Amino acid sequence: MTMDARKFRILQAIIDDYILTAIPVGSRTISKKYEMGLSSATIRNEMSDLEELGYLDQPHVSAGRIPSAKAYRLYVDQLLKNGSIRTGDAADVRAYFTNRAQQMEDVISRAAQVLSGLTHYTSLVMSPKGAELRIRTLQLVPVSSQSALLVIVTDGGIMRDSVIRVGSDMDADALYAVSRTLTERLGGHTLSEALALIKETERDMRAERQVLSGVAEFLDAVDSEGGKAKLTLGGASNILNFPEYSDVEKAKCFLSVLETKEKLLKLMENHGEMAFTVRIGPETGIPELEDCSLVTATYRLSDNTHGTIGVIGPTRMQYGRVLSVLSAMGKQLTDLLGQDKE
Amino acid sequence: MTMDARKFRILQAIIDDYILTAIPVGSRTISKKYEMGLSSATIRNEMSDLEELGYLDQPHVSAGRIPSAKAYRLYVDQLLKNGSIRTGDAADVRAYFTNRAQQMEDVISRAAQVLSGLTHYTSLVMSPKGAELRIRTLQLVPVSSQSALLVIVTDGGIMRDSVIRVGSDMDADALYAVSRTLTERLGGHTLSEALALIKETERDMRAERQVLSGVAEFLDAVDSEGGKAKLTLGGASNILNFPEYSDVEKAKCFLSVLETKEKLLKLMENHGEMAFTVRIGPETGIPELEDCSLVTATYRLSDNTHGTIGVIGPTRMQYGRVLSVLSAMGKQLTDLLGQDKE
DNA sequence: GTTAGCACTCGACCTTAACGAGTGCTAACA
DNA sequence: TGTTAGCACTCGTTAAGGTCGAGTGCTAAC
Repeated sequence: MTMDARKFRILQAIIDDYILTAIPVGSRTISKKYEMGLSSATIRNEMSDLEELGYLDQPHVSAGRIPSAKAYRLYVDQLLKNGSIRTGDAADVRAYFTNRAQQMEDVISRAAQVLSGLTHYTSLVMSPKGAELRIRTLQLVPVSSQSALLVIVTDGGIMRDSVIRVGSDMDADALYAVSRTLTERLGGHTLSEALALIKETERDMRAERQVLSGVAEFLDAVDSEGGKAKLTLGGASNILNFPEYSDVEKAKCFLSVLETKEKLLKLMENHGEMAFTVRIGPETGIPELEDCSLVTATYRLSDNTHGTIGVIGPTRMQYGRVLSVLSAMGKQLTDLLGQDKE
Repeated sequence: MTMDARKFRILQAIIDDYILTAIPVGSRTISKKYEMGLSSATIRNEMSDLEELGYLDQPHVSAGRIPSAKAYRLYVDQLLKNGSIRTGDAADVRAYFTNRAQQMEDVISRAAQVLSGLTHYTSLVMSPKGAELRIRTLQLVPVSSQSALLVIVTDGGIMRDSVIRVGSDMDADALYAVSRTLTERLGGHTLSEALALIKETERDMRAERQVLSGVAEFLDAVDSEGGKAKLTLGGASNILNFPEYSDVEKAKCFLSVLETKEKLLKLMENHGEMAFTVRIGPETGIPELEDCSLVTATYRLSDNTHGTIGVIGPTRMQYGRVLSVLSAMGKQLTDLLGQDKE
């Protein structure tokens, strides 16, 4: 037995219906609602075949069928292959960004809001990995006699900052001089590269040793943290709108995964070369999310700097719509934050 | 009929028990568990009186009593009057801050985590109101030929930043010169005051008009936003651990109030002159939170700059513990972020 | 003023029964 | 050979009835 065109059409109808209603789909529903020109008995036979092929599950014998992860996979692959991603959401997305925020952080949190608002799922927006960012300017701003604020401007205007200790004999002018030198030497390099460069620089500038080691310490911290890509969530409580999470225990489980962001970060960092990555149920690799799907896309700051955006919700997800919104949002963020935004 | 010492003792026992168990408290429970030396019948009579006085509610006739908002109010007032706030939590709080983060933002999000972790409720940490912060240093960092990053270091190391447009003829040195002048003129003033001062400055420095108006624009934005005190949440999903929120609808309601932070911000800004503010049920003024209590405390950056921390949970809250943890956390934050931290 | 006793209330929980959506199978049909 | 009508069967859902027990209010005795 093999998957033919009719089986696929029926499977698609079942998935569409289940995504819409969250109710196991029976043969009669398909026969009547989706005008197949086939009786429920025929559908029943096909459904039985589809179950044997692993595309459908049956919660219990007297209920309809629900799509398996394998079915969603097929469905999504089809969606991606056809390139049938609508573009109508682009306008919606743009509309929400009217009052153009200027700070990276604002743009990111706004993006998370818009994503969750448009999709009704939980959204995830990840800033680019710190270690990959290229330094544009580096400046030390005096804070007190003993300390200075290290400001690093990078691609896309993202800013990393930290208070570091400086020798007490550094006034504003001295700090500025160091800043100029450092910008000259480190500009254009990634934070990781800068860490290596600064060691060399340390030899030339004995007087400013303490400052340099402060900067080095910070770069090291950023580097070892794997870049501390920051993850912003939106609409976490949206999950409660779905009947599959009317059980409080399940909801709690989902939300606690969101709160410890590490696992999610790892998942999102593994975004492949594709425009989209769709992880369905067990494909997430996180047991607590085996009934969830995660769809991610990227936005670009420069050639080799990118961030990731995503949407997480039940496997029964409106993949088409989500892909379309993510696509629009990715473009929008690239526009707003990308290198040539001037 | 009036409230006497014995009634109060019984009421206290009822509240303690209900806070612990969330189960309506019966007369027998009090008589046996709390060694009053009184029979259940006597307790029953007293409880009937307490109900008439408005301190107790009865979900239905054959259930025990639960404390009313009025009862919690009495209970909390007693707690505050006695000054019986334990200090044992100070050590716990400090322990969680071992790896001292240096950025304000990190400290704040860590504080939210610690608060929700120690109390098992949802925590709120509000940064100080922007408009009240005093400028320490102000510096422009070049970002591109057309724009610069405005960095403002304020009390407690908080930093406000924004990208502003500058004339194309400003190189790094020119920006630095402007920065020095601005720091000289605006340093020590609040952001609100600075807005007025910069208008005057604008006359003296015609050449740098564009930069100044950029700075002014930013200050204006901060000012008109009411300072955009930022609210950080911790442990939002903790609420699902409480039986009163095992109903998903209620939980959804609670979480959506948290997500639109405005109402909460307003509430937290209204923190009075007291060390603590406790708002019980309807006292919050937010209908969705009529079964919740909000306890807030402050921390200080300088004499007239403070932020607010708080905990929100069911009215059936462990007020004693929460007050103690908040007290410890307030001190800790004042230590970490306060003016004289060097 | 306190307490034992008792009738009463009412939600929680269990059992049972009816219902119906949906299935698998068989036999008839084109 | 594929399709379909028919039918017995399954099993979760819902409603109804019944028991249980925690808790109350009241009364009368101490």
